[in-house]
Amino acid sequence: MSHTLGDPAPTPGARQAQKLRTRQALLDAALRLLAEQSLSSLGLREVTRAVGVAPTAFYRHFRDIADLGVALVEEALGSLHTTLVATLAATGEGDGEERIAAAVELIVAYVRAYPAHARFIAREQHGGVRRVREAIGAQLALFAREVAAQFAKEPEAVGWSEDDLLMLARMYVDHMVMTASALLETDDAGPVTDTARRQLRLVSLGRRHWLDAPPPADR
Amino acid sequence: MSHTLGDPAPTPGARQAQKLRTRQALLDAALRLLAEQSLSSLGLREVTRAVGVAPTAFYRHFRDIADLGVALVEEALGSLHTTLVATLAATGEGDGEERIAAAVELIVAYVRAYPAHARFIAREQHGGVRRVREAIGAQLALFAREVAAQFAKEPEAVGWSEDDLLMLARMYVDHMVMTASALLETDDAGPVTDTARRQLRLVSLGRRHWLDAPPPADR
DNA sequence: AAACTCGGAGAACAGTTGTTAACTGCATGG
DNA sequence: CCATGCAGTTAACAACTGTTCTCCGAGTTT
Repeated sequence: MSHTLGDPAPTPGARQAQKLRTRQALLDAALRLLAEQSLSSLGLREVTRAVGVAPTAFYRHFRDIADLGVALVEEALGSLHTTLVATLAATGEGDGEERIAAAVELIVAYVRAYPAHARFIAREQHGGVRRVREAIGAQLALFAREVAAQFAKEPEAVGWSEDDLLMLARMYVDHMVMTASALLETDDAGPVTDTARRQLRLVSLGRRHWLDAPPPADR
Repeated sequence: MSHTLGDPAPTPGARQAQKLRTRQALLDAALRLLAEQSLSSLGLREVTRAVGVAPTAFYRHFRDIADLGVALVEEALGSLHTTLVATLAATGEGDGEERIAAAVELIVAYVRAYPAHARFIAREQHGGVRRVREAIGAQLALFAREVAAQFAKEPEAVGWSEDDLLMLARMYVDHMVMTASALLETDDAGPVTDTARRQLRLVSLGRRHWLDAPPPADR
């Protein structure tokens, strides 16, 4: 306790560390409170009370509740982002059943590991706080672009327009969020994952036959 | 006016008519206020103030805000339900491009006609008020069952299990809600409807080739 | 060792909230 | 035609909200 060596943050010190700790405590408390309400009804005092700090301390970390919400979006989708990219690369080139299983397992594992984060994203994606909605929308759009970029590298993508690839990717991303929400509402994950897999199979099947018939006259 | 027989509302009542008028005013005001917040942050006094009625008058119509929310679900999805059934029957047996166009047009028209209702459903589907979430979930499940029942009547459905038909129907219903939400966030409906059509085309394509290959080992 | 930063506390503010109780007046049913 | 029912009002309640201003004390810098 008394030695001065081996601080993870060299110069900045113990001061900033404590600030980050309370900031994280605020985020955690907010996330916990959001299990049973929406962000737009979450009170600043409610959060600080749960942490055990004075209401005014909130302003040292966030301008308002919407600001805290945006931070939560980054926390929730940041971790998912890395694992998503990893899974994408790991199952790369793989097209069929194994990739579907991996995709569904990714989202099942995420919901099981971070249910509060998953609930927050599903809830606030269409929620009442504009800035948070936009932050989530931007992140999911980024996800879709990355999935589309991965698809573009695969042999199945020859003949596909960039726009169609993005459309396909958005389908996967949106389905991911839907599945997460469905998982949160049930206590038996079995049927939900089963349905999710079959739906992905359906889309994958449509993907394989996308170029069979010409586009419908216009375009 | 004077006979005592079988009226669903026995008393014709100018009295009850006025009650329904204020009840509707409460629903309308709530829906308007929900454009920029979630139901869980909507205040009882806020609603009554917007209508121009005393706060306590609220209790004559609803037990609490959640109760009003459930009523809004019925109002929003009741009207959609009838037009959905009508469209389903009208485009019955039709499978391809024309049905896709009709489905997308249905949801575009609905969002344009009742944007506040559409926003409410999209927002509260995963929102912070349990009872409302459940009401929406039940309604959408009903929609899915009806779509599945229609599919079952069509020649393309031979060889499909009931479960797979429901899975397909849920895909369409969920996509409907997603499209509605996307339409609400943009001011140029063009690209959104275009993407929605292509996504439906993809699913429809997958549907046509569903029975090409056998299910993946299990089942 | 003194000067300075700055995360947090404390108190006070004007408003707001949901809910209760008792009341009023009018349409209704006997 | 009178008595009842009941939609809506008024008043009051304790509790809560976001935000401001002032202050403290410990970490940091010089």
